[in-house]
Amino acid sequence: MFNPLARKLSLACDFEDVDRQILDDIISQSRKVGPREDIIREGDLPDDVHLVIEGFACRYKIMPNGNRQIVAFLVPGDFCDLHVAILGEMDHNIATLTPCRMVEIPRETIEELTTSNPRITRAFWWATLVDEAVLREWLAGMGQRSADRQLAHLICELYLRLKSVGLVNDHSFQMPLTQQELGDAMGLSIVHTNRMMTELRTRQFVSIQGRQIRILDVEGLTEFAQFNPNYLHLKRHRAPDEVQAFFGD
Amino acid sequence: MFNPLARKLSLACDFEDVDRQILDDIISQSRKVGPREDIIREGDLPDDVHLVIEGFACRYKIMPNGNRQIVAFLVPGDFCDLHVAILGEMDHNIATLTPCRMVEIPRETIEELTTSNPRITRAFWWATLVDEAVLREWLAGMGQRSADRQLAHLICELYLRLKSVGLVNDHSFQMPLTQQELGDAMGLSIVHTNRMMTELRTRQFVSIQGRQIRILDVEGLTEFAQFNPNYLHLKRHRAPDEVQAFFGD
DNA sequence: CGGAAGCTTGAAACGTGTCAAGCACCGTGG
DNA sequence: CCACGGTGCTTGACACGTTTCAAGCTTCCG
Repeated sequence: MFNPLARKLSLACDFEDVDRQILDDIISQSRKVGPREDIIREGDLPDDVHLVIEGFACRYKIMPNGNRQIVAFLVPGDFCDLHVAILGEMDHNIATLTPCRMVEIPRETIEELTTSNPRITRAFWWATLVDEAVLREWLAGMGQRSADRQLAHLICELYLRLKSVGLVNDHSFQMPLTQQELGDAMGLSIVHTNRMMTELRTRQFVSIQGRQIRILDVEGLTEFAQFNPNYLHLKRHRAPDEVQAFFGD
Repeated sequence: MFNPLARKLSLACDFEDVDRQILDDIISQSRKVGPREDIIREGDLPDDVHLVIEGFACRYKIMPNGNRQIVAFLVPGDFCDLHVAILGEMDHNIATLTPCRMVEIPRETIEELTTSNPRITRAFWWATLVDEAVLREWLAGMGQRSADRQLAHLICELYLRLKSVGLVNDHSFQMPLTQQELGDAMGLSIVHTNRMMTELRTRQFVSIQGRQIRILDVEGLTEFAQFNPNYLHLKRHRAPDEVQAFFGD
């Protein structure tokens, strides 16, 4: 069984067989959700915790002028709202972008787990803290990187995150995001996003066929994007010269 | 004793006397740190957890071109690195901006606490999740708000966060940040930051004497900034029409 | 009193947004 | 089978917000 959750969390923790069984049980019952459907809205107090198994979703905020800012992409293995119970209300929305398969985990299941299994508890918190680290990196990028580098950086990030759950083959992966959605994530207009995408293709960093993107020049793209994967915390205690090792297939 | 930590966390949890005693013990031993000193650097694995008791600090990243992006302001009651143990290395830096008083809590103390006291554990995680919510709001603002609104929004946020630890008097508080530092937080040049600040004063939203800022028109500033305090999670289950109640002194 | 740090202002350059139009692709229905 | 409409992509021209460069000013403190 394809279990992106277990695969992702294995990066943070050394699980035992019991743990893997628990993680397999969690994802055993999933439901299909169509594209562009809201899963959770601002102000909600969801009863279940949602987990993406297949497809792309996002966190977003709607501004008073109607603009949308995407503040996170959610890919297979990512939780949507693991710890909202602690905060109370949702302060943002979550929606699918593509058709998705999602798991709904009753809050009680999570609570039982976190009182009984310290390894899984730690892994869940690790995932939450990585989400926060990604936000910091996006913030830094939005403040300091030019539009072309920002787009390159986003592609590098998706590449590694999808690779860590086994969804990359030969430097190529599904990136089913419209340019509108990419722009909403970077705070750029769709027109400018298009020009930046064209630039990355012209420079031969990437090629695109349909919704599939292939990274033609990993080293070039990484350098251009000023991409340092340390913030993804995919391995513990990384040395700078190990960076390249990540990108091998 | 002035305990900004206990004051802030009280917003999230109903503490008992034992808990308050623990929180008082934690901050009993603090040390002075000068302005503009690095506390923790990217790549570090800190042994202690740091907590701000007095003064302003920040999280920041340095970009390859030498630019700095501030990704969070840390004010009294804020933890610097509560959960880095779970992630491994620091992926950003932390530095004081003004002279500060800080507490260094041995990691073991935190670990003991989180295995023995569920209320304080919950409160600590609440603080971490609020940090994440603030990041999302900053990201949305940087992507979608004009420079003047962004600055107004930041002032509203600092106003409420400082108010929640008792550091606001009569709509007036210490904001000892240079325009360079404000600009680094918003991704704006110092020149433009200056112009936006001038604009807010011209519009009679705020007045500034030295490092003290006074909000002259709370309602006007809030509306101009498109500020909705829900993301700070200062109270549980807020209704939209309670927003204004926050701003009364 | 002098120097450093921070604040303020002007003018020009540049990156990104906006508006507008046309193209390519794809699934649907006649 | 083709016409059609919708959605997403592409390109051009111009407007606008923000940056950069440069200079002068104010405040504070040794």
